[in-house]
Amino acid sequence: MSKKTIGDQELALLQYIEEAPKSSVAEVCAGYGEARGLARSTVLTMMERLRTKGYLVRRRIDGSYRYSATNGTGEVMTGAVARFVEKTLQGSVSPFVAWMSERGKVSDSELAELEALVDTLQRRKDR
Amino acid sequence: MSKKTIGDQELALLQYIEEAPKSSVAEVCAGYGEARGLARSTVLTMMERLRTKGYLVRRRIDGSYRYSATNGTGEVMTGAVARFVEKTLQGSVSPFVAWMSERGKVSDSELAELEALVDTLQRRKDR
DNA sequence: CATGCTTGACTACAGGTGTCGTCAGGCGCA
DNA sequence: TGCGCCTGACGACACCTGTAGTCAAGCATG
Repeated sequence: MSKKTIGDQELALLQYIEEAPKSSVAEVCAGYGEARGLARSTVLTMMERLRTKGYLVRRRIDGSYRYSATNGTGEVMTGAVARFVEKTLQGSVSPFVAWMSERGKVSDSELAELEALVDTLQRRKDR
Repeated sequence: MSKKTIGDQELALLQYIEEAPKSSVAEVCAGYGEARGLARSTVLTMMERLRTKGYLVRRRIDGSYRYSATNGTGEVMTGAVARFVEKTLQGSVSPFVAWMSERGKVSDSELAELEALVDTLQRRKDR
C-alpha cells in the first residue's frame, strides 16, 4: 500500500482532518490554515497531495467536496513516530522521555495513557 | 542562538558524534557512513553543515580535524522531539504511546526510564 | 624529486515540502 | 442576463536535505 513519504505539515493537517472528518476545504482553511497563517491555496495544495498519496478521500456533497481521512491514518501516525525514533533518535526513547519530563504540562489523560503503557510493558516483560 | 533547522540524517549523525567525541572524519565515515552506505563526501558535507549550524566544533589535532558535539546537543535532541510532537503530532502524545506499546522490544533500561517518568509526573501532579 | 594516499573545501543536483498566485467553471443574486 | 464570490485545478518557486564527484594542498615514501 502507498509507501509514499509525508511531511510534517502534511501530517499535522492529516491529523487535523482526522479529528474533524467530512470537512470542506473552507472549514479546514478556517480552522487549520488561518490559525497558522496559511493561504487558502496552500491548504488546498496540501490536501490535494494528501489525497493523491491516498491519505485522504473526498466526496462531492452538495456541490463542494468533503474530505475525510482514510482509515489507515492511525498507522501513518505510528509509522511516522517509528521513523522518527528509529532514524532520528537512533532508536533511543530517552530524548523523548527527557522532553516529557522537562515539559511542564501533562494532562491527566496523557498521564493515564503513560501509566497504562508502563503497565502493559511490564506485564509483557514478565511473561 | 543558532535557531537553524536540522534534518533527520543530520540529527542522527550528530547523535553518533556525540557518543563518539573527538572523532576524525575518517572514523565517522567508517563507523557511521559505511554502515549506511554513505560516501565519504556525504558524511563530510553533513559534518560541515552541522558545524556551520553550530552543532559541531572541530579542532585541528595532529594535522587533521577532530570533531565533537557542542554541549547544546542534548537540547537539540529534546528540541527536535518537542518540535515533532507539537508540530507534527499536534501536541498529542498518544501516537507515541501507541507506537511504543505496539513495538515489541523494550529494553529494561527504557522501561525503567518510563517508570521514572510516570513517577515524576505523578508526583508533580499531586503537588 | 616524483608519486600517491589522506584530508578538506567547493560545487552540483535531484526530490520533497511548504507556500502561493492565478485561472476557469459554477451558482446565486441584483 | 451580467457580475461577483466560492471552489478546485495547475503551475511555479525557493529552500532544505541527502548524496556525491572533483580538485587542491599536505605529508610520507621510494
